Amino acid sequence: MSTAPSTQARSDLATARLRADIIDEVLAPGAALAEATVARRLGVSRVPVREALFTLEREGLVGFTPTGRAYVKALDAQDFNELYVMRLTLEPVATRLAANALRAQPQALLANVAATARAKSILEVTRLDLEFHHHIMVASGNARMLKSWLVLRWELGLWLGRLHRLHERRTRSVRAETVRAHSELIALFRTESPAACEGLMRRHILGWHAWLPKSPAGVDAT
Amino acid sequence: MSTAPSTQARSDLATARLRADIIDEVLAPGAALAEATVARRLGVSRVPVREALFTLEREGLVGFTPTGRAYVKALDAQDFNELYVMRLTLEPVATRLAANALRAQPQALLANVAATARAKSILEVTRLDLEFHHHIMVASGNARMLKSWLVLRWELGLWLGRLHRLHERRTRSVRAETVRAHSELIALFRTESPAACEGLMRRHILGWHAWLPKSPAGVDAT
DNA sequence: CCGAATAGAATTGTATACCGTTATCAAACG
DNA sequence: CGTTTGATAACGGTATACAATTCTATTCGG
Repeated sequence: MSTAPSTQARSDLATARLRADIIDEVLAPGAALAEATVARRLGVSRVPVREALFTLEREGLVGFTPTGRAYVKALDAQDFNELYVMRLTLEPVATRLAANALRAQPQALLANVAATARAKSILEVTRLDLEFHHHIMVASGNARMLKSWLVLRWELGLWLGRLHRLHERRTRSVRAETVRAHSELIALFRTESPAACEGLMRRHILGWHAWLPKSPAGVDAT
Repeated sequence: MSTAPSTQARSDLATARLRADIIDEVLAPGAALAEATVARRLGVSRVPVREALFTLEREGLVGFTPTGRAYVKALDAQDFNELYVMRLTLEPVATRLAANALRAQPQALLANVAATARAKSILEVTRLDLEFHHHIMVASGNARMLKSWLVLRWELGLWLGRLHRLHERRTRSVRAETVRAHSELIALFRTESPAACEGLMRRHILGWHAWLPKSPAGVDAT
C-alpha cells in the first residue's frame, strides 16, 4: 500500500489520464488517438489503452471511425442541446425517487454545498456542482439511472468547463447562484413532497438556459 | 469474399453468441464466465471475449465481482422495476421528440405493425414489440437517448421473453393488444400534437403493469 | 497540371505468453 | 466438529508478437 504495487489498474490509470487530457482540452477535438502512440505516452501497453478508449467512447469523449480509428470527439451546440434534454429527462425523475432518502440523509449534500460556498475557482464550483447532482443520482437507488447519468457526466463536465471558463470574472455570482439553488433543493427535500422536489429540479436545470449557446429544441416544460 | 473474410469481427461474434446464450438462458443466471473457458467454447482467444464481456456488462447482462470475475447476471423483480422506471422516464420524452419525424415517415412503424399482426409465436411478437420501440428511440434524433435505450434493450428482451413465455397460450390476445396499442400510437402521430403522443406512450407503457411481477414503486403518473 | 494506381508505412484485430493475485481444497489444529 | 492455514490450481491484467487491413504519399498516365 505504500509504494503503489502498480497492480490492479493500469487500465484505470489510462482511462483517467486520457479523460483528463480531453476534458482539459490538452488533446484537441478531432485529434487522432492511435493506440500505440497513446500507449507510449502513458507508458503502458496497448491493451489497457484499448480498454480506456472503449470506456471513453461510452462516455462520449472519444469517437471511432467506421474503420476503428479513435479520435477525440468534437462537441458542438447540438451535442450540448442533447445533453440538456437528457438531463431534463433523467434528473427530475431521479430527484423524485431520491427525495425520501435525501430527507433522511442530507449530510452529503450539505457538505457539498458548504464546500461550494468556499470554492476558490469557477472550475471547482463546476466540479462540486456536478458532484451535487451525482449524489442525487446515486440516492435515487436506481442502478440503471445512475449508469445513464455516468455516461453523460464527463461530457457535461467538458461542456460546463468550457462555458464557465468564459465567465471567470463572475466566479462570485456563479458560486452564489449555485449555492442558492442547491440550498433551496435541500430545503425542499426536508419539507415537501417528492413531486415538488421533481418540479424544482426541473426548474433548476432549466434555470441554466441562459448559459446555453442557443435555446435548445425539445426542452420545453412538459 | 467467399472463404469467410473472418476479419473485422471475432469480437462482435463473441458478443452476439454470448448475448444470445444469456437471453435464451442457455447460460444460467449466476454462472461464472471465465475468459479462457468462454474463449475455448467460442473458438477464439481471450481478447475478443474480454471485449464482449465488457460490452455485455454495459448492457446489464453480465456482472463483475470486485475481483474481476465475470458472471451471468441474475435479474429479479427489483431489476424489472428499475427497467420500467427507466422506460417510463425515457420513452415518453423520446416519443415527443420523434413525433414530427414519425408523422412524416411512418413507413417503418407501419411495416413493423403489419409484421406483428402476422407473427406466429409470442417470441416473435416480443421481438417486434422491442423493434417498434427501438424505431421510436432512433427517430427521436437524440444520439444520447438512443445510447441509453440500447443499454436497456437486451435486459428488457430477457425479461419480456421470460414473462411472455409464461403466456404462450395467449399468443393471439397478446399479439392483438400489441397491434392495437401500436396502431393507436401511429394514428396519433398522424393527427395530434407531440405532447399528446408523449402522454399516450406513457399510458402504453403503464398498460403493461398487469404483467409485472409486482407493481413497481416510483412508477406513478407524474 | 490533375487524377488513378500502387508500394510502403502505420494501425488495428487477434493470438499467445507471463506474472501477480485470487480462489479452492485439504490437512492441521483448536 | 468447526476453524484456520497453507499449498496448489485457476484466473485476470498486462505485455508482446504477428497477421490483415487501412491509410498515405509518390509515381505514372492522361
